[in-house]
Amino acid sequence: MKQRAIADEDKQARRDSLLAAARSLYLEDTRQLPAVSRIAEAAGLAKGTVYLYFQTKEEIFTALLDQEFSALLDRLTEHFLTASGTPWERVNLFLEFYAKYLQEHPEFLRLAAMANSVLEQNLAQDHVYNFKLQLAQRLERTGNALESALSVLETGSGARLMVRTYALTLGLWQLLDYPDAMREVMMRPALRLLAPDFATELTSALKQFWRGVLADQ
Amino acid sequence: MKQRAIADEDKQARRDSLLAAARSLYLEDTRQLPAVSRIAEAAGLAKGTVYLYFQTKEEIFTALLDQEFSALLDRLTEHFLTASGTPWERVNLFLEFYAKYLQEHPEFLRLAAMANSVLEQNLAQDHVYNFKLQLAQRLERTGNALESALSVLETGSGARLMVRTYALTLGLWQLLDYPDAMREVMMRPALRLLAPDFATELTSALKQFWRGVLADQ
Amino acid sequence: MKQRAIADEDKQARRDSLLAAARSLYLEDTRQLPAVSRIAEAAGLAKGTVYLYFQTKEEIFTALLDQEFSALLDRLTEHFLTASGTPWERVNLFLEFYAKYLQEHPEFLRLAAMANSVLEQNLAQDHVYNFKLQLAQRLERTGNALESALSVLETGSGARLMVRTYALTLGLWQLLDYPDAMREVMMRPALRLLAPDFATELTSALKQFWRGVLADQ
Amino acid sequence: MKQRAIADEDKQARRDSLLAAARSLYLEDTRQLPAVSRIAEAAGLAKGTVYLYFQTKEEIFTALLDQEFSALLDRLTEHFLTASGTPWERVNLFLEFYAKYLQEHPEFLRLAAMANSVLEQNLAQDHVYNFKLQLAQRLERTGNALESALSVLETGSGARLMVRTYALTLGLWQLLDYPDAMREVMMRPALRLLAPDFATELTSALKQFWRGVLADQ
DNA sequence: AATGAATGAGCATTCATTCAT
DNA sequence: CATGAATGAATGCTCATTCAT
Repeated sequence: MKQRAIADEDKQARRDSLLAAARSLYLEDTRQLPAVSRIAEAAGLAKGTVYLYFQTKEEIFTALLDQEFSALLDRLTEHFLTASGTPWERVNLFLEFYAKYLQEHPEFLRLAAMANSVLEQNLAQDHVYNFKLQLAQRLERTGNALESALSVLETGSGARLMVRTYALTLGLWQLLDYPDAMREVMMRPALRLLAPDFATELTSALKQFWRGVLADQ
Repeated sequence: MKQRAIADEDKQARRDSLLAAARSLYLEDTRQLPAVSRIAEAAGLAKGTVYLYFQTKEEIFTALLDQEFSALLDRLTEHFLTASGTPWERVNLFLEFYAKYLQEHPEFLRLAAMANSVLEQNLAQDHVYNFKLQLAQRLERTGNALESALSVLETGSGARLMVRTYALTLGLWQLLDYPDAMREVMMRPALRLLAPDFATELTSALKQFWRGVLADQ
Repeated sequence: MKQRAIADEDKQARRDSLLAAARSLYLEDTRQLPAVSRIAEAAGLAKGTVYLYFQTKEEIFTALLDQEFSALLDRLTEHFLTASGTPWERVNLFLEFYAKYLQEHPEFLRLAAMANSVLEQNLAQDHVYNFKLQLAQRLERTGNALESALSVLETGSGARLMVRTYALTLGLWQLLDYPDAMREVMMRPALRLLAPDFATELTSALKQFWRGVLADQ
Repeated sequence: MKQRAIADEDKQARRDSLLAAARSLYLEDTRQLPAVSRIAEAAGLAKGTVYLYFQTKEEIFTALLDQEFSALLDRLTEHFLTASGTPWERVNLFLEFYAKYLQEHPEFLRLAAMANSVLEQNLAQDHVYNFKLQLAQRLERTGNALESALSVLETGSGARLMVRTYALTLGLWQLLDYPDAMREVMMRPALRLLAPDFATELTSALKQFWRGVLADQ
């Protein structure tokens, strides 16, 4: 890396390396946001430098969330553009694609699960607004693609279905996830209900939901 | 209140007054758990006394969550015992009852939403196990009642449906809830997708889900 | 010292030892207030303990100033009670006593000189009010004693004369004082005007002022 | 302003614009020196550029003080050159002129009051020496003019009288000044002693002092 | 049982100054 | 000359928990 990031692309690279460091440290221990000093250190920069790229520590993590949501929703939008078959077949393809994405990006939900706590903390209203605006716009776009893909949905309902699909995903994750250190305890038979295989459970739940959605139309 | 709680019932009263204080303070500002000193003060006790009744601050809040889940699930179980009509009618009655409960207990979801952050923090494995065990058992019980009530469900699937129903509820809440201070910002049309009326949205989503569930059988 | 200060007198002792530590560290280097951690350490206490006795760091130093002003003004009040001779003789005795006090308490002005910067910083209005109220009341008391001692002053003018006397003292100190490290530089003849012997200069200036005061009556 | 200040006069212009920015920002809030970045920004320059014109931040403010003292003392010197009447009449004219100057330049004392804290901080000995030297020389010059004007003063006592006059002024200012936010509190009757009208109090005090001075001769 | 005094780890943020460009 | 990216020292305060009384 250059000593000083002067060109815009170099600045973006610096910013990205901070985000990468933050992500990696957070995933090491999701119980709390890593200290800014550790993020800086991991990125090979000084603590003060972090504040040249982000206003507050929390902004780092909303930027991270933004990346995550963007990546997922863009992929889903692309996916919808190439869908074919009967509506139910297309839904199945979508859910498979979605589940596969989550499986291949196991960090997605671990990061997404922090959204609520972060968004309530130390962030200017405007910043939260912008974050939510981005998310809403991406959901609308993906929702539109979904409507086109399925053709049987009411106009305007696509985005709402995306919200509900994601809500079910997030809720299940929060209920079923547990720290690594609890693995042994969670294996006890009495907790079977709260520790099934997440991917299986998610797919099954989403299929039920979407069956209901299609039945609705 | 007595000076010293010697009898078991006096102890329980002390414990309850601490829980009530903690609940009330937390609901004043859900951005973070209130300080132990404030809880003690609100309960009219000394700081050290709190630790005679709870091992850590987090235990206070898991106890609170326990109360909440217990109250909700017991009510649902009761409800199922008196259900009648076709399965779909019974589901509708259940969802109405459920939505009404949440509306009449607006603190439920605000408290429930902290479960994840609290359960990951500063609690002995055993304690978490016991908390989850309680929850699982209550869900099983309610799930069984649900199975009886609907009669069309596969044996053993009731509890899982309760989990999914609650997951969808929790996920929607997390996505759609926002601090009071953000109210104005959330009203802007561009955020309409992320700020619908929660009760309406929840009911609609759950109906879709349950339509799918019944179609599955 | 006891391990825990439970009795009021033990608490007062703790408080005093913190004040003593703060005073001593400040006098070591008057360029800035010492860090709270250093004060605690010097007093043999933990950092957090400081905050059991003072709300903010600045409060420590207003308490110190309070002690200083109290000591000086009480001594002056006492002094006035025993004055005798013609008014001008009594003024001379007073000024000698005052100058001697300042000479014997070389830390007084070094501490007093920080008043302004401290009072503007991080203190609740109420706290500043109370500090100023104390000071005003002590000045009134001393002013009254002064009026009695001189007998030629207009009623009510004593306190104002104390204020002006102290103002001249403080102003001279600020103009003429310099850090130890500057001693050599300050000896250069070109700076003679700004580096006379402080006590001599002060006495001379105050005599002029008081000659004018008596001439006024 | 030119892009680059190459000619000396352009450099001086840059320097002056920095001083103007610093003055204006400091007067906005006298509780602390403004940040260098803000000064640079207000002057329309980059942060680093500041350090081409001043070695340290404190130098900016000593330069400002230099300007202030220079302006005041030059005006006083001029004034003395045109004095007429009896000595006491001339003193009265001088004090009126002085008080009027301070009233018309309300920023003077707010700036002057920072001298002590700034001069103790982060400045090379040489720099402090030069600053004090300037001040001493100006005081001597003004003192000489004063001696000529009054004709009854001992040779060499003029500058000392200027020092004492300024000391009384500064001391009173420090005792009686308070931040705007304290205005309401300072109006309470119990603080009347510490919050009289400054100009009135100053004039009265200086008249007493100068009456003593003339009586001395 | 109850108290509350004592502890001390933990951390975001600011900002004067430097120096590569 | 001018810029502005990078640095990193410096610190007040909170608060869960302990334990002497």
